[in-house]
Amino acid sequence: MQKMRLKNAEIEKRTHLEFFKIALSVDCVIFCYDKKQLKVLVFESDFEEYAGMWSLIGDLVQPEEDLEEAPYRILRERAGLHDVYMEQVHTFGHVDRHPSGRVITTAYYSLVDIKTHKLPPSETNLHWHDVNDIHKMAFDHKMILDTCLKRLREKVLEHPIVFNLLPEKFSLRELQDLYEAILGVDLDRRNFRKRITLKNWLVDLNEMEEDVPHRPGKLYKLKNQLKSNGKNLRLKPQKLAV
Amino acid sequence: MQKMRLKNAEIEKRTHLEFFKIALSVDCVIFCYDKKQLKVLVFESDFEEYAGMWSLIGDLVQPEEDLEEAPYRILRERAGLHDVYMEQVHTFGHVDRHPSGRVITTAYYSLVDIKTHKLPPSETNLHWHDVNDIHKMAFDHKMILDTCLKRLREKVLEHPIVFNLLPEKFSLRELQDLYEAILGVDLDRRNFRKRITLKNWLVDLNEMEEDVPHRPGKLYKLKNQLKSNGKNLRLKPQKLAV
DNA sequence: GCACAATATGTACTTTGGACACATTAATAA
DNA sequence: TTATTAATGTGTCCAAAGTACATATTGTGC
Repeated sequence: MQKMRLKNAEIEKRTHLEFFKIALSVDCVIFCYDKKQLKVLVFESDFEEYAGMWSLIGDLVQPEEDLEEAPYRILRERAGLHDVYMEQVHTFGHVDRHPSGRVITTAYYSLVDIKTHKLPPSETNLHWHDVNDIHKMAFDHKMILDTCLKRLREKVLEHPIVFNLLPEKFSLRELQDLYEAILGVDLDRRNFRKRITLKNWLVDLNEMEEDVPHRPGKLYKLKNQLKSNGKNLRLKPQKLAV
Repeated sequence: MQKMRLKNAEIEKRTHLEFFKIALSVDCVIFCYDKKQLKVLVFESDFEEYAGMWSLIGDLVQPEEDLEEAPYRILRERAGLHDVYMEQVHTFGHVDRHPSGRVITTAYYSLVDIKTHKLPPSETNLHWHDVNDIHKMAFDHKMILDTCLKRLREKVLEHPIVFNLLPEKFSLRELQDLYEAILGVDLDRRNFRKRITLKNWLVDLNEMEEDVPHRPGKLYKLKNQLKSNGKNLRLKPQKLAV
């Protein structure tokens, strides 16, 4: 037992022998909200074993690149996305998860507004896909997607992050539709409005919706001090549940 | 932009060139509860740059070892710990976080009962240290500890995991002391008992404390079906907070 | 047996969440 | 112009959970 243990001091001696042989990648679960559906950005894998299957966007972490920088670079390079909400979720490291060798991957999810963050026209293979209608994926990407979706559902209950999926101005109806799409449940309109009011997240813009085929609703925006980009924002001292 | 991107299909060609040069380690934040303090298992680093500073227990992930297996192996080998609660928290990957090269690390925390999980006498350099009295640590281990502690504090509010830090049988007073130690707050005894009763986590053993220098309290244990070892256990359909 | 210290329990108030009904507004069609 | 329609906007009642707070009880130890 003792001989198996690698002391820190021994790492240098064994550099580039058995241990420095792992590749680290980042996979990005990029959510958007469109047509009352929560969608995720995927493309058809060009990897031999998984040709034609949906794949998340990812890349290897560069040798001189901080881990947490990589997902931002990938979003820039692959999807032309800047200034997005981003959160690390989990690292997946089964020995055989990648056919090419030992590639472990750290999963991040991000939230983008499809209206202000248009995909570059050159990237024609990118595709927004309904999260409820995606079953088989390349590699272990389905598990990665499910893990990120689960984390997202937990997070939106207590933190004002869904606004990253909406335009600056939105109606309460749009906000409720979004919550329903993320959580996969129907919410009572009156209670939803009461709770949102109680959370004190929104500013009434005193403007109305336009070009809607029904009575226009009032427009709101997120309070400025609640705007976040992935840093954990604590709204109020957390209740003691125990 | 396009030329910088590494397609999945290209990974093989570049194997062992620029990318498969990273080492992956696991660092374990092992919590226990003793003398009304939340403690973490550390040892004095034998690493040159950090000699004498407190270090978390960790090791490199073996070439043929699943990532999630590594923390269990490390607990077995380094601390003689078996069957412990374990949860992955975060992966730290700053380029210069390790002096020996590109070593990224995935942090796990675990919860052990110090009474049933005794440290092996051979490991004399291991040390249980009060989490509130540990400031400088080797590498980025202080940040890792803080991140795990934050996660623990969030988790115990909704999930019955603190029982992994207690013996099989415990009094409500011990349980409250434990919550106070983890959360760093004082709790009202009457309200605490009410909420714990409401959660319906406990079984009244109809036994009393013994050998206490005051009136003995009743003993309880966790309901069998709530015993967990790191798998996420959902107690009931989560309330919709929005 | 008496003081002490910790256990055990209950009540009133407040806050939050959930079920539910009705009036109002603007677009649209008759 | 008017009636219809479909969505917005608001309020009430009740249940559940959280918080503040007081008193009786039991065993220890002097």
